[in-house]
Amino acid sequence: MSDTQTLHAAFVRHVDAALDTLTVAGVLPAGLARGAVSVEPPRDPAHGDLATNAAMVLAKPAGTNPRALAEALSAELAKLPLVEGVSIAGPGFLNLRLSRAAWLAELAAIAALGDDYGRSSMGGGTTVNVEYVSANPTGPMHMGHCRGAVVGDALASLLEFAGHKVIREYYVNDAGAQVDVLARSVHLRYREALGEDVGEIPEGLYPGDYLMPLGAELAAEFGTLYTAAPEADWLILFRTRAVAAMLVMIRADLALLGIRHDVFASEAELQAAGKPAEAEAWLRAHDLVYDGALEAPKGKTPDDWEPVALPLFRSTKFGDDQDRPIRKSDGSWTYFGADLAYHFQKAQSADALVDIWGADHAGTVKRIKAAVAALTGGKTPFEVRLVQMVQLLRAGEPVKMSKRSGNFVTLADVVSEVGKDVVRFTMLTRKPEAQMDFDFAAVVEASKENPVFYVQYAHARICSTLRKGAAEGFAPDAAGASDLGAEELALVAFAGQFPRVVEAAAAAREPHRIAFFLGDLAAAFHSYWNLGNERPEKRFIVAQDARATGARLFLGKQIGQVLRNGLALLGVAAVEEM
RNA sequence: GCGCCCGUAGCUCAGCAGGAUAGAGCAUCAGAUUCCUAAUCUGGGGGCCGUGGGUUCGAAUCCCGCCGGGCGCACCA
Repeated sequence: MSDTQTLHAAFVRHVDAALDTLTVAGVLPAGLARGAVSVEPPRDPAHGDLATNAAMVLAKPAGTNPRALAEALSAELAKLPLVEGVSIAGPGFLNLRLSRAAWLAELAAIAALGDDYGRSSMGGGTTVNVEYVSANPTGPMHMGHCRGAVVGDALASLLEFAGHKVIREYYVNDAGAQVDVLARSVHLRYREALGEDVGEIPEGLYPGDYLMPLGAELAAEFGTLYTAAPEADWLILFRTRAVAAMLVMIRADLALLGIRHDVFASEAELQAAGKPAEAEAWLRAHDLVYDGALEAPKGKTPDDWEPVALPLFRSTKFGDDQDRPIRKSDGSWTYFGADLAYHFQKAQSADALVDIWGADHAGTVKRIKAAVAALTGGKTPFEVRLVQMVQLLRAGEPVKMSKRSGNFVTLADVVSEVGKDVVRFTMLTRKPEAQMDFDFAAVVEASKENPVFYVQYAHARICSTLRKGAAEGFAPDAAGASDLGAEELALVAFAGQFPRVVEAAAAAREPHRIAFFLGDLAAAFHSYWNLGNERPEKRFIVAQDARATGARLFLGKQIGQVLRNGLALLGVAAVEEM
């Protein structure tokens, strides 16, 4: 990265420096927290190009009134070279009007930074482990997994762009009862492949056809060796092979969405390495695990409930409703018992942890946060981002999905139907904590209307214009940029918000903000483009004016660059032709 | 019963760590293509921001109650 500075970064520093000056001058007391100070464009462009609320948020803690502080601050900011005017508005907003040079500098910054335009050092190079998907390795990915997968992947890219090192991780739950069920289901398919009539798949096993190829493979490899053998002889073998096969499938499904993980962490390996036992010993030594009786479940108490002594983690000390067992009465680890050790392990190689979970696991957030806080001494920030359920509809009718019944819409089906970009963009155009409906039929039918194409079209249009320009002998050229008019500079100003949006989205862990920004930027571009309909002198290519044409193409190229950078964060293709 | 999430235009949703007159797409109505891709643009109509209180210079945004919807409340994963 060069040391080219964006307008956003520059003005954040300028306001900060002006506040320093006022502090030295005694207008402001020392040590004032500035976290609430914002520097951003006002909603109404008539108010100016940039606004800061500094005077309003600092007046109270400084023991002065907003207007007086605004006066003092405005005198400082008025000295800046790119500032043409400062006005105080409303209760104490400071509105800055910037010179043309400011926007021309931003345009040059986009060109200079290229793919790095918008990249931020906000993260300070700290490592964030983002765990997402982590679907049980018992079958192909279905649409229920899709949203978390896309949101997690986009968030990981966003955090990377915002200056973090990112580890993309998938936790493979290959140690629970569900993988034994998987092994038994495969065993049945294995016998079937050897000619046995297995009839209906019994209740409680996975019925999906997707296990048949593995059954056939095992049949070819082992013949009848395990057909009548006791389960103990083949369970581990079949389980290992089945999990491996499912992971191959899952990776292929994720690849369809352009998703890849750096680490696939195995729960079974974690247990084999004794990590949960280590964690238990440590927790016991710190009186955070004790042997106690588990309370009856709240709400519905089962008839056969009887209290048993289990090793319990004191999650109530951290705000949970009850203490949680880390091992079952047979001594094996509960999901939670292994999971806390897993999170402790992740914390060894990262400065912060982010988990993307489905909302159906919301009830377990408190205990795992409690465990991480305890095991890391509160030193490793850990957040769980819940992604709400996607209600799958087909022509308005809810589709009941259950992997157990084999009735589910696979991710692969949807991707092949509407395409990766539509799926990703759709999942990223609402905030993750809001429920969403995904009507399969409607999305297929309306895929041509999908907003993703609006953004992609803007990019393609720019590429097409550059191609056309090249064909007529015009190349993007910054030389004439200083002649660009108000409309062009307004477009630059809009695109110039990208760095600020990236930082805000990363800080809030909300990749959907990038999607909305791109929609708005594309709209600004399309709108500008259409100026050329009525005003031919506003077209990108004006044959008789090489200087203006070069400048416009330069402008277009940079807008395209910003669109491309944003789409890259979302994992959506920036197509050059449509 | 308890916990978490959501409630903004007819529909689907934004609203940027409280900020200036609440926005977009779809739908609807009226317009714009001898012109670089109309997969586009311009304009109109459409809102007690679920509801009642509170906090303050200022609330769709923060806090509390209520109503409505979703998810969860295991030694499951």
